[in-house]
Order: sequence, then structure tokens, then C-alpha cells
Amino acid sequence: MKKRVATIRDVAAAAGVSTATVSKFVNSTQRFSSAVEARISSVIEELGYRSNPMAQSMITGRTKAIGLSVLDITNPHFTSVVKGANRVAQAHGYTVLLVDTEETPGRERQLLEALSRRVDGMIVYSRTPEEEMDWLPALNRPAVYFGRPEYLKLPAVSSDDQLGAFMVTRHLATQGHRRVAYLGFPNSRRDGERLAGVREALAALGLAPAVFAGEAPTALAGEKACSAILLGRQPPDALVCFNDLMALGFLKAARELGFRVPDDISVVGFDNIQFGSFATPALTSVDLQSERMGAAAMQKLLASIDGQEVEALTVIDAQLVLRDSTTTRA
Amino acid sequence: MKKRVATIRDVAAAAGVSTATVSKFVNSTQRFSSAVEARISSVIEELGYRSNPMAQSMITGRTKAIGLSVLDITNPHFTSVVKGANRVAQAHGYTVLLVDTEETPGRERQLLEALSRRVDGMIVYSRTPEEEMDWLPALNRPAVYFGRPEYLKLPAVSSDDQLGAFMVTRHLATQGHRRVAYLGFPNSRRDGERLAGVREALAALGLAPAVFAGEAPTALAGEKACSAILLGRQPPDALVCFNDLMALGFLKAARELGFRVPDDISVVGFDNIQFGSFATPALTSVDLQSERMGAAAMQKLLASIDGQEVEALTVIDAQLVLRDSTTTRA
DNA sequence: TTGAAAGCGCTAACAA
DNA sequence: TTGTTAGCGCTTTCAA
Repeated sequence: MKKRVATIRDVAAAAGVSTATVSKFVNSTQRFSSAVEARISSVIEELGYRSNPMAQSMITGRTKAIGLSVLDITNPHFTSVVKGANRVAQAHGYTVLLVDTEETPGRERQLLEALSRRVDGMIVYSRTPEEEMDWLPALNRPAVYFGRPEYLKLPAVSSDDQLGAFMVTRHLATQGHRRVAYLGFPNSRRDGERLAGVREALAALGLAPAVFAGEAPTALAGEKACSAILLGRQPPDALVCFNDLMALGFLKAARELGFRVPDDISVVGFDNIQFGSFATPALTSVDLQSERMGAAAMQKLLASIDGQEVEALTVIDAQLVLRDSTTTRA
Repeated sequence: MKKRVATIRDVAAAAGVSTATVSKFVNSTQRFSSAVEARISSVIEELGYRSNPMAQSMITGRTKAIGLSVLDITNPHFTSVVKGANRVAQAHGYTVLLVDTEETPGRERQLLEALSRRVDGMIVYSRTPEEEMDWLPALNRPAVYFGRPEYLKLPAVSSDDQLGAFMVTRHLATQGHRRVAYLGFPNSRRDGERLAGVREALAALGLAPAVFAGEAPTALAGEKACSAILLGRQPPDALVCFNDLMALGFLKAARELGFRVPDDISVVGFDNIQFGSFATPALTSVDLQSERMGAAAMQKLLASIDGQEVEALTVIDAQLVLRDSTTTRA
């Protein structure tokens, strides 16, 4: 016996009204006589009727779903972004379709294009150069972009990376560090801003950073980069890492090489992931408020889906969180 | 000017064929004369036609989407599960709708019921007692369950928690530990199995564990539980924690209390999250192969959607990963 | 206050 | 090889 799900027609028939009436009642677009409403209600209850969201979407063109694409769900920064976005979405009755591009921009376009027809809007955290993302606005769906788009005309949410980097570098300088290095991940859109912040703060003192490049925004890359930084001819007395993951890897490798943080070198990262506080020494970090970023992006997207005007760029500010991986230099 | 998207009818008209022909061609359910195929192709290209997945789903009843519900996306264990599941889904052309129940079972049912009509199947990682989840099979959608269902008749994927706990406890015993304690999280379905494994291994030596209960499966709960464990009258010489997060928190608090791990106490966790290796000392852990679990669950679900027979229970085995938080006792 | 009827964009028999 | 024709389950004028 095939158990068919009840349709609006079944309800209408059983309640002795038209499908139009049921539809309007269910969506509370119109009130009816209490007799009718009661009848419909009880039939719905009895039949266990639930409207078919597909059919509904087909007509209304709205799916109550949002596509969210991140670079790597395994990175706690992105996890927090997802958390924040998801929370807001849920509160508004939306569900999140997750796209993890796994740091491979190749599939990104394909995935998002396929997704675009199944969602009411998308939030995109991408590494692809803006100039190669013309297809995104062309999808003709409300979208929010993470970062500071210069070419793309899309509402965006961004952290203030340059200011964050400036702040932490300035702090390091104030604490007496003079040989500040930056371990970056040049492939990232944010890398330039962070480096600029470091440069800016140092330039005020007539200094410049040594710059190192990691091969990925991961702990492993941080580990690998360590020896070149610490065992070079002019080892720095402070290191600003592109993110906490790299900093964590660096910390581990430094210890294995026999260096002591922060005595030999102060280390800071970005993102303030929770695991920074469980490292030894606990990691000083620039908190970009990842979860708030995700929430802000979702809020913005929902507002724009709702037809509201949204400002072009929302900047979430950075906050320096001091822990034990930084110290004062004589 | 309203830019309308091309429908199958537009394509059919422009190519001088019927919509049925276009449909069959697009879905490659049938071949046509090369002249016709060429004409359709070029029209599709020209009009930028893409089939409307909603309309398609409404008819076929398949959405090419899978609902995946986890307890807390912020926990790296779940993150890895999502990663594994997502990878398999993507490879099969499915997208993942993420549901983060945030450890609050209240919304779970509501969220999943709403989701069930928009997905072809679901994977559920839940904390709700099985007896209260009758609604899940009632949703009448293929589903895969994480754990070992006894009441629910659902295909499942599970780690071998008891064996994992047995292994690590046995190892601790072999290394000379005699006062092994367990810091659990009784709300979890897995807690009982892990504790049973600890008990089993200890019983072989005529020993029994001291059992402590954490208030959440988080690092913070691990921190909080620390003092009661270390400063009690009979402090243990080894502690098995419910998961790595709790172990990490414990490690931190223990250090703050002036204890030394592993000299004063050996500590192990479950999940083998990547951040365990960045703690000091690096955390010994039972690797449950979270990512593989996610992948296995998705594979199983897709197979069952595909109409294949799937075995009731897939067990992913646990592997002990030794690091520096455990040692040998005299 | 209620209902009839025309679709939304597509697929799937079935015909030709 | 191609087309005709019913719908899928629902919303939405528009009329009663």
C-alpha cells in the first residue's frame, strides 16, 4: 500500500471548500468564517497535511533557502561564520545550503550556478579574483560578498583587516619589538590588507617588516614556514601570522626547534579561534568576530531579499585579544 | 525592464521543436537527429537556458539535496563529519542543507520536519532519545542515523566507542596506571558506550573508574570539571575524557592549578581533532575518524536513495593516537 | 466570504 | 525520431 501524502486538494475536498480557500487559509493571506476555518484546521490535522514546498516555490519563486559558500569548513573561522549566518537564517525561517569550496576555486562557479536557482540568495566567501566573478551578479540573485569588493557591485561584509593588523603591530612596537615579521598567505584577498596594516604601523617608526609567504592558510603551512623564519640570518622578535591556524603551527614548530615563545619571539594570529587559548603559550590574536560577520551577512542578505535598501559595505571591527604568546621586549 | 529567464517553452519555440523534445534532450533521456540536437544546443546557449530545478523537483519528486543535521558545527568533530558528507554529496551532484541544532533538541524535530520535503534524504546526528524520534521514520524519507539505533529501524553509521574506550584504557593500564577516571557527558548517547569500554578494560584488572560528569561536551566544561578531579581525596593518575574539547579544557585548567600532564596525570580524549596536537602536551586521543563517518553516512544514504539494499549498521573503527599527554607510570 | 479557473515550468506516457 | 497531452501541487486573479 502506497501511502500518498495529502495534497491541498484532499484537504479541500474533505473540508468541502475550494483549494483556493485552503491555500489562503494556510498561508494566512485571508480570514474566513470561523466555521470554515475550524473545518479546514481539523481536516489538516486529521490528514496530516503539509504544503509541498517545491510546488510553492515554483509558483512564488521563493525557496526560503540561502546558499552559503565558504573556503574550508574545517577552519574554525569559517565554522563560526557559518554558525552566525545559520543562526540568523533559522530565526527567519530560512535554511542554509552549505557549499564548501575546499579552497579549490575551480568548482566554485559551477556549484554556485547550480545552486542559484534553488535559493533566494547567496553569501559568498571566495578567493577568486573579483574580475573573474562577473558570473555572480549575472546569476541575478541577491548576494552578499565577504570582503571589500571594488569591481563587483555587491553588498558586502568585511572585517577591518588593515586596522586590525595596524593595531596589533602597533602594540608590538609599543612593547619594544623592532624586528617584526609577517607570515602571510598571498593567495588570500585579505593578505594584502593585513600586510598593509603591519607596514603602516611599522612605517611610523621608520621600520619595515620581513615578509614570509605560507603555502596555505593552515597549521601545517605555519609549521613548515617556521624554520626559515627562526633560523634565518636576522630572526624577527615578533611575528604576525595571517591567521591563528598558521600561528598555531608555527608555535608548535618553534618549540620543536627549541625556541621559546614569547621570550625568543612574540607570535600573533588573526581570527581568535577558540583553540588559540588552549595552545601553549595561549595565542594572542586579532579577533575578527567571525560569528558576527556571518550573522551580519545573513541579516544583510535577508534584508535585501526583503526589498530593503542595504548599505554597500558593513565593516565589523577587529579587536585585539592579548594572551601569552606576546610579551614586552627590553 | 524585467529580464525574464528562458523557459523550456522559449527554447522549444526558438528551435522549432516541442518542449518534450527539449526536455528529453536536456536530460539526455533520448537522442535526436544531429540537426535537431544542434539546433537545440545553440538555442539553449543563446538564450542561456537552465532548467528550473523547482519545477523539475515537483514532478520527479527528487531534489538532489540532502539534509544533514549535527549537534554543534563549532565542534571540530562535527565539522569533519560535515566535510566528509559534503565531499561525497558533491561528488554525486547533491548539495547539503545544513541543520545545526546547537545542542538544543527542541528545535530539531521542527527543523527536520520542515526540511524533509525539500530533500531526498537526511542524515541525523541527534541527542534526542530514540523513543522520542518516531517522527523521523514517519517522515517517510530515506535517512541515516549516527549511532547504534536499537529502537528506531534506520540504517546507521557508528564509531566503535566502547572498543575505542577499551583500547585506550587498556593501554593506560598496561602503562601502569591504576587510578583511571572518566570525565563524561552523560547527556550524550555515546557517553554510556565510552564509559562501558573504560569499565570493561579496568574490570579485567579488578579495578573500577572514578566517574565525573561534565555539564557540556565543551572545553569550558572540561576546565570547570578539573578542580574536582585533581583536588579530590583520591586524585586519579589517568583521565579519559568524553571528547577532545573537554580534554583540552582540562589540560588548560590543570596547568593553571599547577599540575603537570602527563607527570601528575595522563589525559586522553576522543575524536582526535586537529587542535589536540597543538596543545601542550599534545593530546593523546581516540580517533573516531569523523570525516570517514560523514562520508560513510552519505554514501549509505545515497545508495539507499538509489534503491540499493544497505546494511543496517556500518561501524567505523576507532584508532588510538598516542601523543604526549599520556606516559608510563612506575 | 468563497470559489472557478488559469497557469508556474517541467516531465512522462502515449501517439504519430 | 518527434510531438501531444496530461498533469505535478500550488497560488492568484477575478468573479460570484
